[in-house]
Amino acid sequence: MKKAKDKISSKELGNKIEQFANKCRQTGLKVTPQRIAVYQELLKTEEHPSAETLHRKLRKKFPSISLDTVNRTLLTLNEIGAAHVVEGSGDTKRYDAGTEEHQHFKCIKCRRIIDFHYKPFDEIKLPAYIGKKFKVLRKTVYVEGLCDLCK
Amino acid sequence: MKKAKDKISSKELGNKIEQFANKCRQTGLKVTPQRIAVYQELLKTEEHPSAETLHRKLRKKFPSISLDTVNRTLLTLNEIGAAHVVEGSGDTKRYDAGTEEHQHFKCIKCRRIIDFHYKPFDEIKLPAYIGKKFKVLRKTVYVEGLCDLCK
DNA sequence: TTGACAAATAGGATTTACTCCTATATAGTA
DNA sequence: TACTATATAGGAGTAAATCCTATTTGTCAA
Repeated sequence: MKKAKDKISSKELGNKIEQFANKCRQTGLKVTPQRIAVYQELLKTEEHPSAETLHRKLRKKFPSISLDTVNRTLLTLNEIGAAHVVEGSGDTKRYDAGTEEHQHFKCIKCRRIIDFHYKPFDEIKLPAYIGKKFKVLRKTVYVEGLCDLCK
Repeated sequence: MKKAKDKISSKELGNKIEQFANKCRQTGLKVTPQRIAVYQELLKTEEHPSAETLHRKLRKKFPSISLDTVNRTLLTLNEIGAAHVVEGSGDTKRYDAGTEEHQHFKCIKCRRIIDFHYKPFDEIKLPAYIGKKFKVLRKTVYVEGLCDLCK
């Protein structure tokens, strides 16, 4: 069986989770095993899973966890900035633990979302009137097409 | 009653529709009244409607048109490049008649999608390895936050 | 102009992706 | 150890999109 390669070392993982637990406490959110499990699973994967996908994985170690909890937790993570809903055109919500700055390429055929990082894209400057008129929370370069396997 | 301002003049509209009909014929797609109606309605609006919203509007002039047809047609338009699914994070599919080059700002509170145009963003250059590995069909700068009314 | 046929449509059924509801359980706190 | 607000499980409910199929309609060729 093919194993997805881990995104980060187990030491880093531990740190991240500790930071996350602190953030929860600061925000007045309870540190529940479910919350930790969801966050940890999201940190460990590179595949930008949907709530369903994450739920399926989580049930292996945490058989009683409900889909609703996974959904709720992901939305909470999104609110406190511990995760993001990945941008894309239409389709199911896909999530990403907001760790390092990066950009996304999405394959419109197999739906894979692939990270890439191109420094100049971290610093794109918006025209001034945008910042004046709106409160910008996120700006990113989004690329779509056919991946290496599908093209 | 407030009327949405028209995106384009009725002459331009006629041209666009003629071009669209030609594109259909070239592609082997039949030029049906439904198809024309969906395309026309999408051209006329600035609000990046969902299939539901478009369907509601279309029924006023075309009472028998079905939601399924609207959905199917929008996907067809997307395939032949006459429309796009607007990029965004999660949520219902929203459409845009692919006319002029522009970028999108999406309000995460009221869900409004607002066009803006900043020339440098039309010409962002991807790192070479992306183009080598993938077939890029679309690249765009996506901005998210709170709009003038919601912030 | 007409007839044949592939393609498209209407409208309901189904599926999918959530979100809501509520009784129970649990983390944080005193 | 007990209290309380928050979180959870699991099922019900909802919204969006797709599928199914009988019927209709563009298109093309005769």
